[in-house]
Amino acid sequence: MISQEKNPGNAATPDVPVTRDHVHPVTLREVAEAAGVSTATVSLVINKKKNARIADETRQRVNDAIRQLGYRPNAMAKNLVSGTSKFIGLVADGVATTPFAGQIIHGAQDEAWKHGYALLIANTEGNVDLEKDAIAMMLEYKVRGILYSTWFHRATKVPSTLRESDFVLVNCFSPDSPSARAVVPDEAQGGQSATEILLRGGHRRIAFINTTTPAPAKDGRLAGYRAALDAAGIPFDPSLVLEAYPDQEGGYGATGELLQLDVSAVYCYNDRMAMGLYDGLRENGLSIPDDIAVVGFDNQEVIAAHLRPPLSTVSLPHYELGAAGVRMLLGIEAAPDGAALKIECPAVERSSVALHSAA
Amino acid sequence: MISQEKNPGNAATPDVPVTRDHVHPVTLREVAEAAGVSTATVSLVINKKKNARIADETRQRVNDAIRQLGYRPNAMAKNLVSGTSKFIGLVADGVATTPFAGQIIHGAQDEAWKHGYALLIANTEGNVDLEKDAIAMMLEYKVRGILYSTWFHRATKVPSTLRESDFVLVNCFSPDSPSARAVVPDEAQGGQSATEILLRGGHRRIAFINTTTPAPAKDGRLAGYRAALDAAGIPFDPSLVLEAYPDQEGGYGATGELLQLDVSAVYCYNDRMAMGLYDGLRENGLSIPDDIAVVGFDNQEVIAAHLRPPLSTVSLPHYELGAAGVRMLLGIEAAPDGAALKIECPAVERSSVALHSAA
DNA sequence: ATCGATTGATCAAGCGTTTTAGCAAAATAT
DNA sequence: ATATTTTGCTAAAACGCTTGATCAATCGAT
Repeated sequence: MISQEKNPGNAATPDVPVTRDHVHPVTLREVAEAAGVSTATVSLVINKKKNARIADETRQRVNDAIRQLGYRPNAMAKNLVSGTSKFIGLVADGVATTPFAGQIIHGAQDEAWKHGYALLIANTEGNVDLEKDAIAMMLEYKVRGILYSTWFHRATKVPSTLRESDFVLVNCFSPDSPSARAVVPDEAQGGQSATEILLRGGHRRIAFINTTTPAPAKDGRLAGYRAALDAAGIPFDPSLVLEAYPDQEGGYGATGELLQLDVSAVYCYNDRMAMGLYDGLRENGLSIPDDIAVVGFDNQEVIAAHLRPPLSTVSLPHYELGAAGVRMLLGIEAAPDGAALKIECPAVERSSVALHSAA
Repeated sequence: MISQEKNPGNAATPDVPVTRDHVHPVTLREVAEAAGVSTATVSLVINKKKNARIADETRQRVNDAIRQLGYRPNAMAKNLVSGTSKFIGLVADGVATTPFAGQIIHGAQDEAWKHGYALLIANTEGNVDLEKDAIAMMLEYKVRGILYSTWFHRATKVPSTLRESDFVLVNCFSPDSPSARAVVPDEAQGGQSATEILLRGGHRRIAFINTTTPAPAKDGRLAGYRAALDAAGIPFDPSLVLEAYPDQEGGYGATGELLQLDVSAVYCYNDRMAMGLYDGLRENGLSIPDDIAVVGFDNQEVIAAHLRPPLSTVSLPHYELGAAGVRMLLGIEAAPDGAALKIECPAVERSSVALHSAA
């Protein structure tokens, strides 16, 4: 292989700054000595202080020394003197439990990064002791603030230690402390969007399979469904809303009842239910979207995008939730009304809905 | 509600340590003053130094002051003096891209935590500049070491800055620098376990739908398949291994070719392919597991556990990968042979395989 | 030549801890 | 009573960096 020829010369003395493993890290003072200046000077050129007067020649010499020695500033020392760290904490109750959490992390990461902050994360999997320790740790690192996030949209109790820091609730809210800042998905708008996909497909008689589990999503998504019907001038028919456990089995199990309803379209509480429903419908010889149109909710990629046919659904904006959380924390963005900030759930249309012209 | 009665007394003066928002954090010195001792003393009682001689009465006084003031040690200052931080960095190329990454984070988190370390994570989504910045950031925080992880098992180039720190590759390996420590899933063992599920089900003529994409997994899973057949005394028949793109569509598309093979069982390169294959098989009126048994690979929960019937598969040990990575980094665990440490892919049996007695 | 500005760089204090050496008082031994 | 040990605590240096105050040298203008 050619690549074996790649690194000619003496492997023991690379030309990269040496920084051998595990020697004491290079410090400011060493750079200063190497450049023949004071540490103050080095500090000034590193931070490119605008009103510092440094000769170009000196600046050059310092930069050379830095490169030569492979100097890396010690962020800890920096933070110590500045009094304020560049950390944002993120405590999550379920990074592992759900494919979604990653997106919250990702969004928070990107946004934090953008403002020069690093993310300190802790996954508690719902363990209260762990959570306390995690928050304590963050507090000790003097984080700028903490994002407290849950893996599904729900009410939560704000742990008391959390109040020792700035914080914002992400994907959750606290009925007990209405003053706590929070950012949540706009379930109602999402439900409305989901229903509108069907409405745009010409459907008038639309079932909604809601969840049996109480949650803000349950109420919100139903409210959205009703709002959409309302806006379309279709009277709400309670008999068209069923309930099932929000997973594949639930969706599958609801098939029978659904078929009694004589609807041309159905909006499922989530994608997993829709996935189960696909199976049920297929077993009954029904084809999607021609015999019946289906939309889901959550946009759980592995499912929605790859079902046959691909499922139209509504996206839970986890990335945005994380990003907006950071912005709120930093005071860049705020909820207009002092309540929770609601993030849009955008519709993503695929092919599980087709035009329904016949009555 | 009863809970409204919960917090009696004057809400403006809670009895919790006050630590009002955004005042200057309480420092050691303040505690010392409050307790009427020196900072040295406070430090000694906080860290419970074994050979420090402190009167019980004093100790008490200090602890009271700490509680009273709501003191939190400043981890930054601590690290500064100790010279070594309690951070472990985790750079991932795809927290968002995959539901798996969360597990690596989770495993690393738990293990790091166990040893008193906090996780500093950075998600690069494959962006090289971001990656360099992320590593630089970690270096500046003087992390104990860095876990460099990829979202699917593959060869990777070790970024040069990574060498400035201790590091271990997680879910990847570097052909260029064989000395780099690495921890990867044991694909061959996994492939063998997958095949053995089928073998145990009495199947002798087993197809393997491999991926078309080159990867360690492609070779490893095939090798495992062959090893299992070998061990069972079944000659390897190359015509029984097909190839398809490793997603639902690929699996669905492979149905036709598969049906020519006259096999009683099929082992798919991954769960997504199996999911597609389910659709294909069903369209052909075949039932799983009676007409044909199926196993997948990856144990992608949302899919495997909820397909109908639930899919037998083999688990990609992401949690363990993260945890083992941390252990390797800390020198607690090492690969026996100096090569990459291989983590077992455990079989998880569900109901997509049934006993096959007929020939 | 003389004086005030300007330029280039340094001094030193301070950020919040830990830790070693040391000191005074109390306890024990002689 | 004196010498020795033990006990309880503190002073102060150090960790790596930033920053306002200073200072010496050079420059421009009179």
